[in-house]
Amino acid sequence: MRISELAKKVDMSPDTLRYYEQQGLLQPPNRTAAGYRDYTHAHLAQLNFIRRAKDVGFSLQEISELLKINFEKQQHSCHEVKQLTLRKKALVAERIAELQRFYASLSQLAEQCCGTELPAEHCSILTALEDVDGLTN
Amino acid sequence: MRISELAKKVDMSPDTLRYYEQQGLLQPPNRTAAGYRDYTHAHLAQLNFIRRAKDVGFSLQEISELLKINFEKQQHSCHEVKQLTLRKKALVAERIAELQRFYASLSQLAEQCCGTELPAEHCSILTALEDVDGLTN
DNA sequence: ATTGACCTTGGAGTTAACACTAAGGTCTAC
DNA sequence: GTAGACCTTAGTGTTAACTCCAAGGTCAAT
Repeated sequence: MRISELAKKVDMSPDTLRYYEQQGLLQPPNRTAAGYRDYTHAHLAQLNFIRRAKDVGFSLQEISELLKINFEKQQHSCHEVKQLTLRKKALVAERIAELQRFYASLSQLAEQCCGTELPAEHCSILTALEDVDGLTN
Repeated sequence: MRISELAKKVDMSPDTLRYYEQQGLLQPPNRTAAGYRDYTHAHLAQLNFIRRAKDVGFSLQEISELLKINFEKQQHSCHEVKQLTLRKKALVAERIAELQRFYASLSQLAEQCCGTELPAEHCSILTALEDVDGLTN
């Protein structure tokens, strides 16, 4: 299978596949006589693994670890995999909490603002950002 | 006020202040005879504005727009400021939703995994990432 | 034999928000 | 007058995950 064929199957660009290979996420395929990459079904499976892991929120770094574990399953434990997943979950939770604080502050700002076409001279949003006590934390 | 003094007051690094100036977020201050930046109280106020806007989740880009509006308040309307805020709020909401999808998937994966020290040969997380029907979407 | 679609590599560019470095000038205190 | 803490600029490095480009080789069809 040539690179663009595989790329189409997984809805990625050929550039991305070469990038993954360079990053050690995708096994280097055999080459044809002309030097073209020749992919197999195993590469398709690996890319699907990567795509699903991405869909779940793992970074390429983390996916790399998962792939390594998956490659040598007997050397690693379920515990290890679960820990990786739980750590990621905790990170995601933190980020969500931070964004929710942003969201609450933005809501508060927007609510207080009249939003009319009047000049922004006394706009409550701007004064909130200017004043020391403008925002409730 | 010298740069490190101001930096300390707003808990940023001198590098950051120079960066903000270069990015047009901070008014270039007067210079002393020796070429040192000489900040005023107005700069302190501006940096506090920036810091509060950051705390609310605005990017430097967005803060730059807010500062411009704030600088020429009569040329802009409350509506404009509120729209900026609402657009940001919508972006934050989108990102939160995405992360919540990640969170749900990760929770599901972690729950299904035994997490023991047994070899990961049949780890439910790995199989979920491998198999087509491993994840509930 | 030539067109056009593919493939190769290496390297640069993108975005955000700084951090760090080098090489040098200045200021203050002892 | 000198040590040490400060300041200056310009430029490079960082992280993530690609994306784009140039210059060239290959392949199938006409």
